[in-house]
Amino acid sequence: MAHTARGNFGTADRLHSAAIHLLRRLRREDAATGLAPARLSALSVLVFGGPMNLTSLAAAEQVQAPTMTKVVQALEAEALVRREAVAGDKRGTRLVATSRGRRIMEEGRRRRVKRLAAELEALPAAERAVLEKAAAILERISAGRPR
Amino acid sequence: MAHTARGNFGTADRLHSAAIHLLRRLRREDAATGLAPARLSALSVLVFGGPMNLTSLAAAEQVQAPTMTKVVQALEAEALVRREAVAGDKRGTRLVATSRGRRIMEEGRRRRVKRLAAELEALPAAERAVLEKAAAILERISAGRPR
DNA sequence: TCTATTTAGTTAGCCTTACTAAGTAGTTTA
DNA sequence: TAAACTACTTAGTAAGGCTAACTAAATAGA
Repeated sequence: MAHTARGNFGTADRLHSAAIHLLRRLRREDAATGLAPARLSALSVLVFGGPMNLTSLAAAEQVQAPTMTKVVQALEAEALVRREAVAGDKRGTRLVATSRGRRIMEEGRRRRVKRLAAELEALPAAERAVLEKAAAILERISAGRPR
Repeated sequence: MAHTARGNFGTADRLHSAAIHLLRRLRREDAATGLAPARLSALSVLVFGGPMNLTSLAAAEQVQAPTMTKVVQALEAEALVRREAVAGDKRGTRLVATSRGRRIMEEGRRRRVKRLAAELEALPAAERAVLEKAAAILERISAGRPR
């Protein structure tokens, strides 16, 4: 029991470090998008999560609404996002990635993924299989604890 | 061959998403440290990577030296980091986490890890074992491609 | 119905964190 | 010993975070 708990802490700790180091490395590919980090991240939520209002986008990004107002204004100015009226509620806006926004986002993601894929290429098949399974498990956990 | 490459892209993509979602969730624990993100991150490098000079710390954090100057000044003002002279080179400083800095950092990491460990608790042992192996593989890749 | 509350978003003002350019001071090299 | 390089700081700007306070619209309640 104590043993199990200790084991989980060790695994959690290593997983935590591994995720930090992995993303820190891949993040360097983002400079090529020409977009600042917060804008890139917000855009990715719109591209991969679909259109949503400003409040939801702020929640997804774990920032306050005024912060997201500015980020969205910048994305609009670059024609990466547009606003649409919400039928039946004149307060809200529906934020939609433009085709230009989707293209830039997808190219950015491709760069990150390409780099990681190249790293995986060097691994034995059995290890790649372990990583594949791990990704599936982690996504299942995340899906169960949204936000 | 085409198949292998495609498989790696898929795995890379899922791993990438999994890491993003995992860290996004855990990051929320950091508010409890009372430290701004850049400061917390720089401090963690000093605590877990040991004393180093400002240039190395900036490189580890992927920022320019002037950025790190300000972060370190803030950490010094809060008595989380202190500077020591470098023997034989009067230009450099050796940055060392204070005991207060170490304590705050370790508590913060404990909070993150505790949360993740609790999530792992719900998994079957076989899945925890997969995650453990995955963490080890990823850390090995990172170690081979430092920074 | 009409008033009160809640919800969606913006504006204003502040701090933090990033950058580049340019400077100081110390060290190394030709 | 002059030139080049290294370590770091200062100055100025932009981006991205916050809270407080606001407008406007929708909803709930008396």
